[in-house]
Amino acid sequence: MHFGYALRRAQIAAFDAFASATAGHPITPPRYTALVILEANPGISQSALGEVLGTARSGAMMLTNWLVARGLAERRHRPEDARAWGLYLTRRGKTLLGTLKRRVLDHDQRFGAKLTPAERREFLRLLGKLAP
Amino acid sequence: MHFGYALRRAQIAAFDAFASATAGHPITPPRYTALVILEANPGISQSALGEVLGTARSGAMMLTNWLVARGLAERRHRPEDARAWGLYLTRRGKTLLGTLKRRVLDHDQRFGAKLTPAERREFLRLLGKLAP
DNA sequence: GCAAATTGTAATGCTCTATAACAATCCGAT
DNA sequence: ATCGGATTGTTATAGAGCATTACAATTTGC
Repeated sequence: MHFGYALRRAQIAAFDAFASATAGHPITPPRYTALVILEANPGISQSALGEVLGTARSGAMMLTNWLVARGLAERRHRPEDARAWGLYLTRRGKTLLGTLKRRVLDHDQRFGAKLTPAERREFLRLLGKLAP
Repeated sequence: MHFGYALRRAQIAAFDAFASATAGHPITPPRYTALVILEANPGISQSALGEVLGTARSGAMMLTNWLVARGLAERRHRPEDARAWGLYLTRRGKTLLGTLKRRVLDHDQRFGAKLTPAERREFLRLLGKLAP
């Protein structure tokens, strides 16, 4: 049995859990991750966001456009650097993220409930060794 | 820590191993999987191939077109059903798959070498519980 | 003060995939 | 035996996602 294959199967199952958690909202994993990053790093620039997400600047811009168009995030001028925007979650974005986080965490725990608590700890430890 | 997140990170690392193994060949995971399926199921139809791959019929056809254009697979008429083709690996396809399987398996084992043999067994067992 | 680097933006193209429509063929109920 | 429905392959089309490139505005370093 290949690790790559087994991992892919497990990730597909985990993605299904994510899709169930975000049903009704057009939220994809990158968009969800962007919301989490904006919450944890208020005022982050688009370039920095793209770097964290592992995508190009243009991709970060399209992602930001999407969030801004739906009123989930906003761009604010930064006094110390007129080139870069500072990105912030709006109240609506914070509210949506709060809801989604609860639902995603809930589905994630349900997904992990196929393992015993000891197995969960061990599994996460082994994942940490594989992808440091 | 979310399972989905940790799994995604590990799968990215495993994908890197796959990319190293197939460097120099324009082989993607779906194409590799298609070759494996064709080897194990000679004469399979395009629809069945698409179903196993979890993609639509049109996707299976473009995938098959790609394999046929490179001489890795061929379509043969089936006497019992004039609608469907039977798909087969060519000699060249079998040779390439043999080479790739060795290299992919080698890189997969190197990827798994970050764990001890006991950890490997345990990890695959837990993956099996998560994605039955 | 000026060259180089950084940031955001826009335009373009590529890849992958899904969807819908169509013809040919097979299947099953009558 | 026949006719309606299902299946298969095919084509065309569209859309999402992403990278690449080029450009203007701005900052930074020498």
